Amino acid sequence: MLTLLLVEDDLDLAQTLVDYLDLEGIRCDHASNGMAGLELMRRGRYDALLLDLNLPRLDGLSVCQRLRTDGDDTPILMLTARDQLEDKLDGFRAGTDDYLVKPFALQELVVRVRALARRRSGQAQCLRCADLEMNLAERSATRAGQSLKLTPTGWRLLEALMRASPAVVSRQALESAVWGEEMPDSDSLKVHLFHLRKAVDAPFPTQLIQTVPGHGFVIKGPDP
Amino acid sequence: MLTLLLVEDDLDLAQTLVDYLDLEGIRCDHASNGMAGLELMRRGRYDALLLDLNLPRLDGLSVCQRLRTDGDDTPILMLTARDQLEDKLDGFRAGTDDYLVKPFALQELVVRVRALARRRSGQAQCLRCADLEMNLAERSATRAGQSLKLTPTGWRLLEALMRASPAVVSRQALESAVWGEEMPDSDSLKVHLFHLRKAVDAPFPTQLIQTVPGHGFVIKGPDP
DNA sequence: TAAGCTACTTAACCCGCACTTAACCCCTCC
DNA sequence: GGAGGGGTTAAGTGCGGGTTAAGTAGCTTA
Repeated sequence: MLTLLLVEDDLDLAQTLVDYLDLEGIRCDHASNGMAGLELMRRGRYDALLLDLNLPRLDGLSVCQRLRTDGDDTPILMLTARDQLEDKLDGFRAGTDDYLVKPFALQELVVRVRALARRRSGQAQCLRCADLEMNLAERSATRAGQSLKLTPTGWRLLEALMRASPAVVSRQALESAVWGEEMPDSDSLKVHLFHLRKAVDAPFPTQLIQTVPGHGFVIKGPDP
Repeated sequence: MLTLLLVEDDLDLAQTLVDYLDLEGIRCDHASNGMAGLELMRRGRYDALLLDLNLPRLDGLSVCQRLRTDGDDTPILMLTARDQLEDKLDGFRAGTDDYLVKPFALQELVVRVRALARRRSGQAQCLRCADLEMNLAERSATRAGQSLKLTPTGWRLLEALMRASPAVVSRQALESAVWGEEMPDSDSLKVHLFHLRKAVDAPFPTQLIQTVPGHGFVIKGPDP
C-alpha cells in the first residue's frame, strides 16, 4: 500500500484528493504549508510527494529544492495552476519528477503517482480483478492470496483476459493474443481455457472466467 | 551522456527531435515503426524510450506492453496527439512512465526525459539478493560470506539477473544483456546458466536461480 | 614455439511437461 | 431431431530446458 504526503493550502481541494486517494487504496498525509510539509518529509518516509507550488510559509519550488539538496530522493509530483513552459522548466530544474497542471483528472493523478512510486520501489505493475492478481514482472499470479500455477499459454490467456477486463474478448482476439500469427489448426483454445479455469476458478467459490455464448469470454470484476 | 531511442513514424518530427536532442547533448537512435523499435530495444541499452502511439507494424501501446512483459524496465515517455483521459490511462496501464501530448515544447520533453533518466541511474554499487551479494566496484561476489569464482559471462548473467530481481528476465533480455548485438548462433545461454548455477547455487542448500518455464529466469529473494 | 590454462561455443543426448489433436458429451436453438 | 457451440477427457508428440563433452580461440608461461 502506498503512502503519500500532500502539501496543499487549499483545504477543499486537499480534502477531495485525500478522499479520492483513499478510495484508490492510497494513504495520504496532509500538510497545508511548506514548512509543515518539509517537517513531515523529514520525519516519515513517503512513497511520493504531491506538492502544490503556491504555498504559505515556504513555496513549493523551495520545498523541492531543499529536499533534493538534503539528499531526499522521494519522487515528487508538482500540482499547480501555472501552465507556462517556464514554470514547468523551473519545476524540473528544482528536481521534481512530474508536473501536473490544474485542473486535472483525479484518475490521471493516481496513475502518474503510481508510475512514480513503482519506479522508486521497483515494484512491478499488477493486473487485478476481484481477488485475482497478476504480477507481470515477477510472473506470478495469486488468487485470494494463494499462488497459482500457470502454464505459459495459460499465462498468456489470462493476461489477455485481464488486460481487456471488464470487456469481453472474442475467441479470435484471444487466439491472436496467445499465438500471434501462427494459430493451431484445431481449436485448442477451449482446451487451454479448460485448464486455465481449473487453475484459476476451480478451487474457489466464484467463477471469474465466464463465457459469453457466441462472442467470447470475460473476466468479471473491478479492475484498478 | 544520455542515449535514447525514438520510435516515431513522422519523419519530419523525428528529424526535428533528433536534431534538438543532439543540441542538448543527448544521443538519439530512431526507428520508424513498432517492430523495428522493439528490435532495437532488444539489441541495445537505452536510458529512455520516446514512443509515439500511432505506429505502423505494431502500435505504441503494444510495444510498451511487450517490453514490460519481457521484463524490460527502461523508462518510457509516450508522445502522442491523443489527449483524452482514457488514452492516458491506457498508456499508464500499459506501463509507461510519462505521457506527453502533442504538440509539446521541445524543452519540456528534454526536462521530462532527463527526470526519468535521473531516476533510473540512481543505482547502487552493491547488489544483494538473500545471502548473495555483488560488489560492482570490486567486481567481487559472495554468497553466505564465501567468495564466488565467476567467469566474465557468468558475471554479466548474474548482474543482469540481480539488477532485475525480483522480476523475471526473459531469455531474450538475458541474451542481449550478455552479448549485446552479436548473439551466438546456438543457445549457449543454457550452458552458461548451467555453469553459473554450479558456481552460485550448487554448494548451497537453497537454489536462488530459478527457471520460469517458457519465459526466462529469476533470482528470488528480497533485495534491499 | 610449444605447452598449458581458461573461457566460450557448438553439438548431442535425455527427460518431462505442455501443447496439440481428436474424440465424446452435453446443452441450446433452429 | 439435427446442427453447432462449448465443456471434458485422454493419448501422442514435440519442444524447452538440463547435462555433458568435445572443439576452439586467446592468453600465459616455460
